[in-house]
Amino acid sequence: MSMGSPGCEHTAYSPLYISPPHSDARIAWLDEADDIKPPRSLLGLPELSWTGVYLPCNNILAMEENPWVLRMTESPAAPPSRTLEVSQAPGQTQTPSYEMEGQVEEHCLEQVQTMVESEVLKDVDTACKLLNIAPDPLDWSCVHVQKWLLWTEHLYRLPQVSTLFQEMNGKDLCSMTEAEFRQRSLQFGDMLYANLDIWRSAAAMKERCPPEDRKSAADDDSWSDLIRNYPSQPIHLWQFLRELLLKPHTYSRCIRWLNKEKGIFKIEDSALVARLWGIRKNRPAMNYDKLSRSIRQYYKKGIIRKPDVSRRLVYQFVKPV
DNA sequence: TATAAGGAAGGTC
DNA sequence: GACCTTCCTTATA
Repeated sequence: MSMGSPGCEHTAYSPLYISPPHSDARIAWLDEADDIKPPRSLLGLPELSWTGVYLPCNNILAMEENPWVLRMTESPAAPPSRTLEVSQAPGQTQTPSYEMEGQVEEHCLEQVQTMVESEVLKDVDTACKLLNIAPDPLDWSCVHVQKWLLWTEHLYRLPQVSTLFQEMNGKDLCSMTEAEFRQRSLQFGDMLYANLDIWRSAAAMKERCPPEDRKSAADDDSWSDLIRNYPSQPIHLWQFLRELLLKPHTYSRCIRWLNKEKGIFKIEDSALVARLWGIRKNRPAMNYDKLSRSIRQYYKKGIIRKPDVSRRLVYQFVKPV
């Protein structure tokens, strides 16, 4: 892939990779479809041989929404044989020639790359919004570095690694080599280095591509527009909750819609939602008791209320999406 | 024990 | 003043 910074290859720990073809793509998909999760390599587990492109931003496989990727992977694992061309009679149309197949494959790979890059940018954008940090790690303060580390811990279910990088700003972090990351954390140094590399690559991509050229699905969302149009405003709790709800592939384990049309949602993991809110607001002591108090403040303001049939951890936006 | 509801005081912007 | 954050008491499942 061309998106890595010079000299920084995406290792097996990178959340971005294309796995080797599975003997049966459909079976491979079914193997994983019921339990969507970060790459096993990121969790220190052996690779499974499912076919597809993992998009860490949404915890999805590319083929889920892009059937053409599935078509591409359904071709035999072995490269096309040249014997077909040789055995054809002179003057006969070669359909398709090895060269043409190669071009098609190359085109498909380009499409995959473009799609993955787009998803990575969306992922970074979301994280930046939620954490209130700059996309470029070089611009991060010590506090931003800690936020990013806490975020990465949460995203990949790591043990506490943020304490290993205290008093470091973004420049310090970026100046570290992969070996230095491993020195700080033997088990997860590679992963953190690879993830940081992705952020740096994303920042480089952002510089190359003006934001107006990068339209995403979230651009159609009025709530995202609301937040994007007022970047200097501190994010409100209801906006934060909405952002989590709008990323169900990533956050459905901690918060999800029960009835999106009516704006009814359930907090599945109160401690985790509170922790995420605490990271976002830089309030390490945040807990669900305090977060729920803030939610209750919305009752009077008519932003959030309890549904008609009150249930524990279930709330309702007064104005649905 | 965890959650729900709301009062009160204080901090930050 | 708006919007939380923190602490508290009381009630409920």
